[in-house]
Amino acid sequence: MELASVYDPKQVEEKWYRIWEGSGDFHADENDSKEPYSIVIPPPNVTGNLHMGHALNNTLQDILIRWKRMQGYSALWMPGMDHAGIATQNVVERLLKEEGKSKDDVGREAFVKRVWEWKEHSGGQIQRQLRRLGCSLDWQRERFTLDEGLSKAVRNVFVNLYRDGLIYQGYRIINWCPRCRTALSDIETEYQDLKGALYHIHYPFRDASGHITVATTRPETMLGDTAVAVNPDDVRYAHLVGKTLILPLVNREIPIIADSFVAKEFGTGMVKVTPAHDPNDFEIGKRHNLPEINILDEKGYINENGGQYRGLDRFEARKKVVDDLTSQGLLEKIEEHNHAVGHCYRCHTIIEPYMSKQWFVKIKPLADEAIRAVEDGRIRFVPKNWEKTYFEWMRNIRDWCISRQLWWGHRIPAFYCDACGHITVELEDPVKCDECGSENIQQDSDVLDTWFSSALWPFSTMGWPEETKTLKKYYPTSVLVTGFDIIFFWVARMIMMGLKFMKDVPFRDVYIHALVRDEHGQKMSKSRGNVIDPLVMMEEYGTDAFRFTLAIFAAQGRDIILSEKRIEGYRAFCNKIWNAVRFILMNVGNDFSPRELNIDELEQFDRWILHRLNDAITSVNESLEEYRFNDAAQKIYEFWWHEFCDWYLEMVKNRLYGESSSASADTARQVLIYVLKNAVKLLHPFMPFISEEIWERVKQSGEKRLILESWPVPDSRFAFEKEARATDIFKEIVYKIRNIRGELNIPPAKKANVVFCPKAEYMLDIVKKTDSYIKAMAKVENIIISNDYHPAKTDAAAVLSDCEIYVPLAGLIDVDKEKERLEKEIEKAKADLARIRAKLANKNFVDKAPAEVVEKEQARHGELAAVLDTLEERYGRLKGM
RNA sequence: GGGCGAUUAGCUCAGUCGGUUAGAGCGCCUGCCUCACAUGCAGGAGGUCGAUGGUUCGAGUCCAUUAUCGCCCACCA
Repeated sequence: MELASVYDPKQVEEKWYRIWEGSGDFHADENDSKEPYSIVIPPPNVTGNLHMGHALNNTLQDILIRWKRMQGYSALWMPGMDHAGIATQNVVERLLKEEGKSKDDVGREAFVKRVWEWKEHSGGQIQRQLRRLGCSLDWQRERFTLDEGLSKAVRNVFVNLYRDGLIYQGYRIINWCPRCRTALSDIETEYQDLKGALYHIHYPFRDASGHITVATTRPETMLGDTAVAVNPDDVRYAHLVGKTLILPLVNREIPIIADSFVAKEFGTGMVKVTPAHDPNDFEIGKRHNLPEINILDEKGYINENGGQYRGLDRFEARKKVVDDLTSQGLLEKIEEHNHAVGHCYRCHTIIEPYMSKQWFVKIKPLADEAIRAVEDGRIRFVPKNWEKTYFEWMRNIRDWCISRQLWWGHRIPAFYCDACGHITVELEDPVKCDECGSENIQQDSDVLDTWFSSALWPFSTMGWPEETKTLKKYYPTSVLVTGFDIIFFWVARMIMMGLKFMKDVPFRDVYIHALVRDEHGQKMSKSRGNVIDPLVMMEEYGTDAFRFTLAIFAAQGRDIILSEKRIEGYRAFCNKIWNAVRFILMNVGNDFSPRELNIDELEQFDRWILHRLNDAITSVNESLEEYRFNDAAQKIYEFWWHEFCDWYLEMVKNRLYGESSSASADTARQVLIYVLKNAVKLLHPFMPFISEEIWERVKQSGEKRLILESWPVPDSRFAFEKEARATDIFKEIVYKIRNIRGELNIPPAKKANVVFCPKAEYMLDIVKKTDSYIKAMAKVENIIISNDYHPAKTDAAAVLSDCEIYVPLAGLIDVDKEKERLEKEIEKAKADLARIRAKLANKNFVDKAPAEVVEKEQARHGELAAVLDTLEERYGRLKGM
């Protein structure tokens, strides 16, 4: 039973996690009869390391799961990882590079094998880190987006969408990363404002009658120009439409056309049109039947269509084009120009709009249903304002480019026939063409966007397309907990896919929490020097303190700047709890046996703390129901420290240190243990380790591990309003006396005498009943209760409604200090009184405010006036001294 | 160009349905190693809630305007 006086997390955390996991405490059983509660983890990348964002995200989920598990739900938290196509491929490519090889050197098959090897050995560190964080994930069910079952789900979804005409192949402009050499979807392109230039270039007329001027930010693309466009309403240029220009450097004849896309105000009002390298120009080209000339290869070098520039990198080409134009006198000017430039979200290379054949999901029909699901409340966003963001995107959504020119991922299950060109898409790999029967068929070499498989996560992890018991019991999941940064990438797509394939939403609630920017975070952390590594924090302060800090921070807006000081503060909280337990165990003794509490045996302070415990339970439940993690954590902190420790443990010392075999002491021990056990339960979802360790020491035989124990329920027998109010007055009395002691610098060793002049029966009652506690807690020697007392000038005084308190301090009192103290109190009382008077003098207030509010103010006025009178009387006596 | 958010104590942040005296942690000041805890105890200082106007008996809270900062989205070359 001996406990160290300082709590050491290292000794308990690893131990308990091992026990929980080893005992199957995290496992949810689809065969049980309990109500389901389920969450799927946002699968971290297999390349990932636990950063602050993960820590927050998973702490919150663990709090919910542990809470619901204790409430008796069949609580499933599904673990797993994402294969993270581009990110992972990049990691292994980098490794190869260190060996002086490229992926093309080793070939596709060997490369993919290599990635799997990497995954087995170096990947998935985050699983260990999630264990370190205490996450009660059902590891037996762990999934990986590329494992067999999930691949089957992906195949099934692809085939069905294809058959429904919702997946198609198209030749169009997409976002191309020349470094990753793959297409990206629109949302995988991150725009950054860059300082660029607007180049004004002369394009001469064929008939040598002069030139026009176009403005462009990417001069090298002129190699692919096939027209120049003006706005049809632009009177300046109307007469030029239809004329022919000679494209400089290339000497191609191109027409001047009119298209309403062109903005008259911008640049010169004339736009060079490059259909193969700009999405807008592509559209213009379609409208005017312009040729599409692709001038780049997949690495971003100029191709054979670029004539003399062939083989140059796109940026070298830009330089050379500009130089050549300059030397030919065709460059009018270069203006500074800031514009948003797309970058690859994985390698941050500048994206090139690029023509290519890709696979797309026709998204509108899926999006419409997904919009409805949120509109009609089948899915609820918390906080609600995120719904607006969701709608905004969904209503303007464009088809989703799902093919990637990568090797790591789900291979697209489309087979091309060499003979007839037909595409065969089947659930199983076909051996011959559907159309002509030819056996010369080749599978598409591309893989699917990583987010395609994560879109299926809520049901693919549960065994879909099989009709499993797991699906039946746990789908739809109860809540999705995530950051707002992946609402488009992931949340929206899960909703669409869930509705399409499960005919039901994937989750009821979407809780969007604050965002902690990660290691790349130039945006926030690094530049401000605020990078905090969660693993270092757990090592330094313990996981429980760290988790508690995250929970209490969870209310704030978008960015979290975690202060280490704060974590340190909650480590102190752990220690406080630990020592409270030490105190209780020391005093309860080894032969203690708990029993039912009997209402009649409960004394005032017992009733008070039990009443407060009821409040705490109710409040924590209400807060968690609404995902107000910070309020719940705050309440727990308050209750433990400022109610249980600060007051109840102190109150109870009189009884424990007195006649230890008395009935009163026995009751105190029973209440201590009762409250402790419930308070530890409340703590568990937030601080799983220390709470389990404490529980181990207070639980009875027959009681389970805390993680599996029952969640506290408020006990209606403990609704002790009257005792709670009386205790508040008691606390105020103690506080007033301590205030006198503190302000007048009366040393703790110096015990004082106190005289009470209670002006009402209830007050007399309280003072009488609690006098021994007042003595102990305010360090008072003797208490005199008398209404005939005539205070001496050298008495310090405190006044509360219906009671005056005097502390005779002959010889000790510092008159100036006491005057100062009284002045302060008088000033405050006066200010309050003035405010209330003004209110009550306002006829409108008295007439219109609810009677209840008015009465309150009137009562308060009466009390304050009496208090002020007494204070001023005291002050007047002192004045002469 | 649209949309969203923030602005409250020295610092980092809470503040629900508008209702007595606006809270916490850290930091600061004073006094305490009191037999659970100095990672502690007791007491204290510190805020005209970004600005202006409005609604209301009453505004940190609701509305409008505005300033500063931040984020997301967007095809003006």
